[in-house]
Amino acid sequence: MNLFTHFRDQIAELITELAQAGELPEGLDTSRITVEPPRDASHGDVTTNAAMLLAKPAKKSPRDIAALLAAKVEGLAGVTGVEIAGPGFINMRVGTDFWQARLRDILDAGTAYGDSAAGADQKVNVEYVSANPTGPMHVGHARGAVFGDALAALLEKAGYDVTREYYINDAGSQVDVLARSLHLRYLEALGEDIGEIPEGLYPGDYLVPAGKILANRDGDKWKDADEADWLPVIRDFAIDAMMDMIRDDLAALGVKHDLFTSERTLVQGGKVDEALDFLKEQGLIYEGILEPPKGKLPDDWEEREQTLFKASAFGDDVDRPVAKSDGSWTYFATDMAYHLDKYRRGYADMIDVWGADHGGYVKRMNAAIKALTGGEGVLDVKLCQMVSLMDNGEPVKMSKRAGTFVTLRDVVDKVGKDVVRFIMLTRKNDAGLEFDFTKVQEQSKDNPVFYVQYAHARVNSVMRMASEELGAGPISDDAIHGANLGRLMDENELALIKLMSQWPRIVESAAVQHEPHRIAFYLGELAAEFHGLWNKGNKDKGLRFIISDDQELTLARLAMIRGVANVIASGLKVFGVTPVEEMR
RNA sequence: GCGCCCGUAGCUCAGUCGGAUAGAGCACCAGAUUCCUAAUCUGGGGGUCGUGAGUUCGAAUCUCGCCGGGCGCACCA
Repeated sequence: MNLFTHFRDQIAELITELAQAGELPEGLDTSRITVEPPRDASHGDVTTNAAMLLAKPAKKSPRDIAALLAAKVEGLAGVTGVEIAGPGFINMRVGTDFWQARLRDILDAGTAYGDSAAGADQKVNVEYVSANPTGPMHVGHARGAVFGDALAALLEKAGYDVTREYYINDAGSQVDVLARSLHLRYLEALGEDIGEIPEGLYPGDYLVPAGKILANRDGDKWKDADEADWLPVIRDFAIDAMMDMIRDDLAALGVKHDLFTSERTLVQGGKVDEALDFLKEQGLIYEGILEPPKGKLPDDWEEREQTLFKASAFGDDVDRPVAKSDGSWTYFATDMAYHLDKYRRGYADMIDVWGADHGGYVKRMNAAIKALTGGEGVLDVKLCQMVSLMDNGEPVKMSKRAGTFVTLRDVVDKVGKDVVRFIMLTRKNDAGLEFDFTKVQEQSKDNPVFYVQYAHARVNSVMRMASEELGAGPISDDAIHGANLGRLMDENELALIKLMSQWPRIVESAAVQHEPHRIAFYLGELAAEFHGLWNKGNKDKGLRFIISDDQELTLARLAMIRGVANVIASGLKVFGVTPVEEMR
C-alpha cells in the first residue's frame, strides 16, 4: 500500500466529519491537499499541508484548523503522535508496529511491491526510438530507446495499459537515397568497380552484406534496368534489411516494442487524405503564402504558395505546410495522420520520445493533436538531450567519415546492456548526459550502477553467510516469511523500513510525471541507507544482521534486508536491468 | 529576430502538482577494517538557488523583464 495516499484518504474523511459536525464549512475542496514525508525526519513520519490550504475557504486560521484536525488524526490507526508546527503543518508519527506491517507487505509482494492501480488501466501509447531505417543505431538513439522502454515499464507498474510503438519513417526521400546506396552495393557485389560512394548517398559499409544478399537473390536483374523499375523493389528490400538490423540492435539493448507502424503503409492506406479531409471540413487547411522567417534568411528562400495547416489557431507560432512542391506530403502531414490514427485506435494519452533536435516540432504537433481530436487527445513529448561520450574525462571523437562513429552496438558490447540502461536513466530527459566509458565500468560508488547492484549483491552475500552461520542450509523463503518482525525495533532498522515504504509513492509520482530518473535516485538513496546500516555493524556489533546467539532476531533482520533486495529488484525491473546476486 | 529547454556548493547533478533550517556524490580535510565483501561507511568546511521585480501565510519551484548557455526556425526526417 502507498501509506501516504492511505493517510490522505483518511484525512479527507476526517474533514468531511468535521464539516458534518459543523466545525468546518461543507464542500471544501480537498483535492490539493498533500500528504508526504517531511523533508526533515525530526518532524515526524508523515506531514500534511491540509490546514493551510483550507484556511482561506474555511475562513479560519491555519493553526485553528490544524488543532481541529490534529485532535481527530490522533485517533487514526497506526498514528502514535501528532504535532502542529510552523504555519500549520500537521506532523504525524507512526508506530513501530505500523512499519513492521509495511515490511510484511514488501515481503508478501516480492518484486511486485510498488505495483499500483493508480493508472486505472487507462490506455497509454508510448512511441520511442523511431530511428530512420537508413543505417545502424548510434549512441544518441540509445538514450531515447532506454528512456521510452523504462517509461513504458514504469507506467505499467503504476497500473496503465501501455502500448510500446515504433514509427518507421519509410516514406520520405531518405529511403530513396537508401535504395540508391544499396543499388551501388549491389553492383559492387556483382563485381563492378563502383569507386567512391558519391556525395549524398550513404557511404557506410553496413550496406555491403545486404548488397550481396540482393545479388544472390536477384542475380543481374537490376543491373541495367531503369531506376524507376528497380527503385521500389530495392527500397523495400533495403528497408527490411535496415529494420532487421535495428531490431537486432534494440534486442541487444533489451528494448522491446509491441507494434511497428509504417509511414508508407499509412500513406498508401489513405490515412493522410483522411486526416487532411477531416481538417479541411473544419476549414483548417488553406492555400497561402508564408512570411519569410525573421532574421537570417535561408539561402534558397523563394516566396511560394503552399498548402497550409492553420496551426497558429492552436498555439503554434505560424501555420505549417502539409504538402511539398512535388505534390507529396510533408513529414508533418503524415505525422498528423499517424497521431490521428493512434487516437482513433483508442489512445487519448500519447507520449512521444524524441531527440532534442526535434524540439522545434513540439508546438505544431500539439496544435495538430488539438485540432484532430477536438481537444480530447493529449500528447506529452519527452525530448531527450544529447549524450556526450567520454573516455576517462576526454570526449570521444566521432566522425562518420573517418569511420570512428560509435554505434549503439559498440557501446553495448563494450559495457553491457545493464550499464547502458541504468546510466541513461540517471538524468532527467531534458538535461544533457555524460557517458564516460571508464567511469561506468569502475567498481566504486562513483558509479551509480555499481553502487546499487552492490547493495543487492550484499544482501545475498549476507544470506549466504547466515546460512553457514545458522548451519541449517540455505535460508528458506518460509523462514523469512515466518520471521518475527516485532523484533525490529532499532531506529536504524525503522529508518530503513520507512525508506522502503516510500517505494509505492515513488513509483506513482514518477509515473504521473513521466520521469523515470526519479527511480534511479531513489535506488541510490536506498542503497546508501543499507550500506550505512551494514557499516554501523562494524562499530556496534549489536546492529549486525547476523547475531549468532539470537536466531529469531537474525531471521527478522534477514527479512528486513530481503525487503531491501526486493525493492531494489523491483526498481531495476522497471529499468530492465538484471539485479546481480554476487559481485565479481 | 522569434520559439523551446537549461542556469542550484569548486565539479556533476537531485529537489515531491508552492512548504519548515536548499540536499547528494565527486574533490578537499579528519577518521573507521581482530568485523556479515573497506567494491563500504562516519564527521567537517563549502550556497545572495544567474539577476531584478511581482503573485501569497510561504517561491529554487508560479508570472514578467534582463543576463548567460544549448537546440530549432518554409518545400528534411
